[in-house]
Amino acid sequence: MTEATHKNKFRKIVSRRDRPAKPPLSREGIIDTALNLLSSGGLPGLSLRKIATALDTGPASLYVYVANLEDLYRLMLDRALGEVEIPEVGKGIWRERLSIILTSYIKTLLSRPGLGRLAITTMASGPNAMRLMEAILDLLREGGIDSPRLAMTAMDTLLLHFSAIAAEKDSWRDHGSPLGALEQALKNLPPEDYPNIHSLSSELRENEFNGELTEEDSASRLQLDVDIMINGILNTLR
Amino acid sequence: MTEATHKNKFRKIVSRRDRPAKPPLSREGIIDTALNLLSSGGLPGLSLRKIATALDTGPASLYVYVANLEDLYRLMLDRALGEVEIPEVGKGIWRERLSIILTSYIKTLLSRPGLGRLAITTMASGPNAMRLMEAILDLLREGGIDSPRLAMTAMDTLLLHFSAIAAEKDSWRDHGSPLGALEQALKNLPPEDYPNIHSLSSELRENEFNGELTEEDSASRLQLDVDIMINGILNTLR
DNA sequence: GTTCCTGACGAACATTGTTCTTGACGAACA
DNA sequence: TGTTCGTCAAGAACAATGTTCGTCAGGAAC
Repeated sequence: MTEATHKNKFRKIVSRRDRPAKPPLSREGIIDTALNLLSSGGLPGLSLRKIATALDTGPASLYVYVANLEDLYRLMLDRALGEVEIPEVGKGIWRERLSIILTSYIKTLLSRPGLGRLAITTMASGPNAMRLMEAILDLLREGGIDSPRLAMTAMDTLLLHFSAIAAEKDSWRDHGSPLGALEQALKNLPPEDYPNIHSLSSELRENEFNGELTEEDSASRLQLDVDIMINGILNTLR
Repeated sequence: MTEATHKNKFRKIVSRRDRPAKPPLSREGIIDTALNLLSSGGLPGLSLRKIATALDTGPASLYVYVANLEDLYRLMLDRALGEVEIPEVGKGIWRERLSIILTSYIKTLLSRPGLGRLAITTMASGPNAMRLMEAILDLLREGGIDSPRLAMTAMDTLLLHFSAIAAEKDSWRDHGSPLGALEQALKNLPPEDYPNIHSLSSELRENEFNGELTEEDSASRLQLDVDIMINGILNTLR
């Protein structure tokens, strides 16, 4: 028995004693711990090696269950999309049902840092993403968008837009609020060449806008975005 | 004179003979070559070290003019935004002017691969970005969005949305068309659980949709997106 | 009881961004 | 003219990344 063998057996026993609940390895387990790491550290805190370390193994072991880092991204996103609330068909007004889906969609993307950026860069093609698309297409048809081609356009626009909002807020989490950078930029620039931005900036400073937005502000802004998109689609495509 | 000194002098002379037109080093030059690399290789083909190699120097030398890779990203984005066409004030209908700006904005982002993703992840705060925001705010005010707060919301929504479209097309450039992945996903999934997607997919296959979109298809789709957004904003915020 | 295949993993490789330190060159000054 | 000094270029190094290769144990199948 070589020394390496000995070391290996010893390691295995120790690790299993440390974490007896952990399954040896599985695709689901990898996705789970990856999402956990995403919750705690965001997208910059996520890497194949950290996932492997959290699973008490090496990076190469993951490639049995996952083709790629991007493949893993897709799986993570689709897994997360399973949390999106989809009202049952025919219950209530179609527009409110669509609003519920979209609100739940963006809230899901915002539930973990980095998910928004994931939704923008990788496109989900798993079963949960399909169910989401299917539901939206159905509601749009019910809302009067008869042409399937236009319905697809509308659905694409909707999902893209709210993914983008989530991705933008993700950026804010990493690089700080945009207002701060905007103020900074305004200070270093000729102030009177940009009257609209300037007045807007000072008007924002006069109000209670010192720093963060309140919860209800954020909610009403979200509802505003939902209304903008649905109204735009209805008034243009129908 | 040591050998190292000799080697250095020799190297410098050779490099200057090879590329006599290149300035020694400058922030503008760095941005230029970075944008050139972006044009040829996209965002994955861009790295500090490749930029340095293209400038015939080492990676450390760039840090004199650029604080960060992200700083460089911001500079690149703002430089690119200088190409956005902004019609002069008071000329023609405001809505058409806004449409021109938005169309030019997305065309600029699409002119080089990777710019779309840049526009989503980093927020531009340079002079060109400010000029763009200023123009949009002005047009929205002219269009009847009186409250500066709502105007900011609308501007943010507009820029975000078209950045997202560009970012999505960037993704397509890297990972192939979305329809292909969608077809693939449909094949591996229960076909009758998703009637809308299925009928849409087959309807798309029946038409001339075998692969790429034509130029005019893409243009009309873009115009559709512009109309959706402006209509949505007008019908919701005004 | 032997064979073979799958899954785990150590090691290594090619890149990446960033920092440290040294060194040269030119301007300013004595 | 000779010295000093500050700025910029650049080599080397570091930590961390994704991915691949070869090996090897362990169990299933014959």
